[in-house]
Amino acid sequence: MEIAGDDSFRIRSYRNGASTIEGYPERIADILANPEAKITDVPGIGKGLAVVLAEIEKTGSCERRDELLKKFTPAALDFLKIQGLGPKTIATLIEHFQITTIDQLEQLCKDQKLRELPRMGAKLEEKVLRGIAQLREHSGRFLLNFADNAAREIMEHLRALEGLEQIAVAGSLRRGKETIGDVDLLVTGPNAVAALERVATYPRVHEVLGRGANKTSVKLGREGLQVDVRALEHESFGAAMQYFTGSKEHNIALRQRALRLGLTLNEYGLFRLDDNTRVAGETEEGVYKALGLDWIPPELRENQGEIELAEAHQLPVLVEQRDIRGDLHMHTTATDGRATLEEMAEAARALGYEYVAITDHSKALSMAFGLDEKRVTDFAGTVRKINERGELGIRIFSGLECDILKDGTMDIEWDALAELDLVIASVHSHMNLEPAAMTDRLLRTLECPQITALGHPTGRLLLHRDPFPFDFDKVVDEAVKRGVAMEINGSPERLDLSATHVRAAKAKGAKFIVSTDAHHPKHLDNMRYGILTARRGGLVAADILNTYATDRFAKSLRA
DNA sequence: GCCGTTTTCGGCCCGACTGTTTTCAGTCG
Repeated sequence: MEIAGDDSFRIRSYRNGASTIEGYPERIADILANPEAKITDVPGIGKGLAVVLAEIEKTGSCERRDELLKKFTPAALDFLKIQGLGPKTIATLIEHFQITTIDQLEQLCKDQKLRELPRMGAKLEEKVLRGIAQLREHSGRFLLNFADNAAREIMEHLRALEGLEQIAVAGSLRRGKETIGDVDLLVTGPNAVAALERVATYPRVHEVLGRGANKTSVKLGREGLQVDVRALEHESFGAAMQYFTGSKEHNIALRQRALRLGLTLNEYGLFRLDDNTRVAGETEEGVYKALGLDWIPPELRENQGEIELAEAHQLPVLVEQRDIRGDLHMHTTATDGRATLEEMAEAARALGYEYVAITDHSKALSMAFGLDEKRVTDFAGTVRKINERGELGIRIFSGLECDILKDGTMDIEWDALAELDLVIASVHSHMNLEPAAMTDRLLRTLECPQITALGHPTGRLLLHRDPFPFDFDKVVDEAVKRGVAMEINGSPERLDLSATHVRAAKAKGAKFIVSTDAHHPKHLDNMRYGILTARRGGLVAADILNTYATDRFAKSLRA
């Protein structure tokens, strides 16, 4: 609709509606099917979208969408993913050159044809070429939560089958990697082979790539995420879990170790080289134990020193989700969140948290109606009253996600920040500074004594935008010196810091917060991805401020 | 296309940057 030049307010209505539905607790199909319920009672859904929703429910698409895809080629949606290329330019390009693929667009840029059109020039051609390269580099991979949800969906489908003992996730999804290429599921039990049949019948399977005696491969949904399901003997389950969880580097190191011990390791078990007798394989623990190792958490299996630690019985006791006592980064309807402070607090309480910090945006994010000094001060006062009355059943910390301006100064005066319990400082603009300038900017930010943590410190958006470059070591050193924590932002689009950065920062003595950046109560569940990232980075509970009990945490803020 | 005690029309979020121009359209967040 943007490419077609539709009314921008109508487009916004569609966006709002989509976003509402995405976070809506009930299934839209159920509401439509229920004669007692009215779909237009869902906020943001009026007469027009009600019709569209009914159409989608019935046919899987709607007329307007089909028309647009016909007129502008389905590839137009891919063009929109190219950074720096927006709907207007795309419309012009399609109109003038009748392009229908990214390859054709690339050729146009290489042939310097874009500059023939008004307001387009060499810079744009270069930008588009860069954007295409980046898109290609990331294509074929999926966000962790997307793969996670797909795996849950398929496992649910398989659970209906009788005679299955285990249905388990292996592969990079089990290791909690930030992006996933394909999903590996392992199935055991007397009826395991039937699971290979059943997965191919799942409605959202678009294509069956292969179906053999041990394995079925399918492509799931329009996005084409590949899911491999393997049927295994009970006695091989542990070995298969080990083998298919990887990483490749970890497995190579393990197999080398096995050989040194006169053993051979494969996906069926651990066997003695001389007489082929089975030493282990039913459980993963058994495999590791027979290799003289403690069981290694999947998140650490990258051959980055974890095998040596396991041998010396010195593996860290990695942080677990139940160690987390509160979520420290979330937004409400005061800015761009979808729920009120009370709703977010209640959702956090329901998760068993002891405390929660509300951190709306600051005024530089005007599109989000960010808070100015007055609203910050008022908010801090409101939270003090809420806590005095204790009515929400959970301790609220007043916070702010304060924008870091281009020169590194804070978007909000220090006096106002001092009214708050905690401040997360984040970069949301000017991400293309030279590395030295970005480093100076962040160092200047750290001079502000009110800052609790640096929010999503590298600014990356997975599959979409690379981290902005700066001297990470220098900034972490300064943060450690000033007692500023680094955020592990658990939003699956970010996972920022990355596990690698976490590891590096921990080595420098950094403290962390793990938070969700939730804009909706259900986003609080993304803590799980933040924790996976923390674990991949080797963190223990003591490294993370929001594992502290309320009083200790509150004290750490004043220190 | 949605919404509403300012209610059935008229408003709906906006500043900054880039690259192209010579005053501004397009993109981003």
